[in-house]
Amino acid sequence: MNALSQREQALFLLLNEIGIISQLSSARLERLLPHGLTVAQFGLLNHLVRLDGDWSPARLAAAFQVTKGTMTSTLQRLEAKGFISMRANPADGRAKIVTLTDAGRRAREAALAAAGPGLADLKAALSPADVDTLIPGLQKLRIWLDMHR
Amino acid sequence: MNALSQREQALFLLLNEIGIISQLSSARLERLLPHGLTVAQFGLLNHLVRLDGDWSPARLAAAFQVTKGTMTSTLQRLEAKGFISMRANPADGRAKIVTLTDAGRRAREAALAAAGPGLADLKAALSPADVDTLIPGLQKLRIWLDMHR
DNA sequence: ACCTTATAGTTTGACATCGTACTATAGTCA
DNA sequence: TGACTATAGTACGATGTCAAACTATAAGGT
Repeated sequence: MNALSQREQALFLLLNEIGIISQLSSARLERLLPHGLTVAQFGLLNHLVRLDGDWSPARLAAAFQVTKGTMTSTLQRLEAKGFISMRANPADGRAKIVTLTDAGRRAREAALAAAGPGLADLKAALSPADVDTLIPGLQKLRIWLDMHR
Repeated sequence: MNALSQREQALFLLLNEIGIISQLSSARLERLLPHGLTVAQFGLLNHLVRLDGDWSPARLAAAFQVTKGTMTSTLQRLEAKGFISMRANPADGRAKIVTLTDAGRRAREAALAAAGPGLADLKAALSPADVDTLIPGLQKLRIWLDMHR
C-alpha cells in the first residue's frame, strides 16, 4: 500500500513543505508589488540590476532555471511594460541582447521598497539562526536538482 | 540602492532557493507520473487515499492552501479522468461530496510506484540528518505564512 | 563546400494558480 | 418573516510554467 520507505517519506514531506511555502510566499510578495509586476518579472529586474552587462534570453533562462519559452514570455511582458529593451546581437544572428531601461530601474527600486515590509514581517517567523540553518541544506538540494534534470 | 538589511537579504535568498527547488522538483515528479497526472492531481489522490471520509471541495482547498477556484479546476480534471466522483451533499444545498473511485485508487498506486525511484534518487542529494534539520524550520515558516495571509 | 549537429528564440497547447466577480444556499438576528 | 451576512461552488482573464514542434543561424567534420 505505501511503497515508500521512511526516508522517502521524509523527503516527500520536505518537498511538500517547500511547495507550499513557495506558493504562499510568492502570492504574498506579488500582492505587494507595484506596476502589476509578478514575482518572475521582479526577479528578472533584480537580476539585471545586480549583474550588469549583456544578457541573452538563453543565459537568463539558464540562470533562472526555466525553459527558453518561459523566458520569452516573461521578457515580452517586461518589454511591453517598457522595463527592458531587446535588440539583435550583431555578433550572432540567432541571439538577442536584453537591456534594462531607466523605467525598469525605477520600477525595480519601487518594487524593492514595496516588498521590504513584507520581508521584514517574516523576521517574526524565523530567527537569524533558523535562516542560517536552512540555507545550506536548501542550496545543496537545489544544486543537486539542477545538475540532475 | 539596496534597501534591504542583511537579515532581509538572507530571507530573500531563502525564499529564492525554495522557489527554485519547488519548481525543479515538481517538474521532476511530473515527468514520472502516469495517466498524465499532474503534481496537483497526484497530491489530491494521495490525500483522499490517506484520509478517508467525505471531503468537500472547500475543505480540500483549505487543506491544500489553494483558492476554491483552483480546487474546482483540479477536481474537474480528475473527474474527467474518472478518478474521483462528486455528488451533491443532501444536508447542505451549497456543498458537494468528493469520493475517490476504484480507478482513482489504482491510478494513485501506479503513480506512487512510478514516483518512488525519483524520490530514491534524491537520497543522494540529502542525508537523513540534512532532511531532519530542514523540516522543522520549513514547517515553522509554512505555518507562519499560512496564519498571516 | 556540404552535411550534420548544436544552439537561440518563438509558438502552441495544457495545466495550476491567483484575484475578482458572480450565483445559490445557509445562518443570524431583529 | 425579512434582511443582512457568511459560505460553497463556479466562471473568467491573466500569468507562469512545461514540453514539444518549429525556424533560423552557427559550428564542426569530412
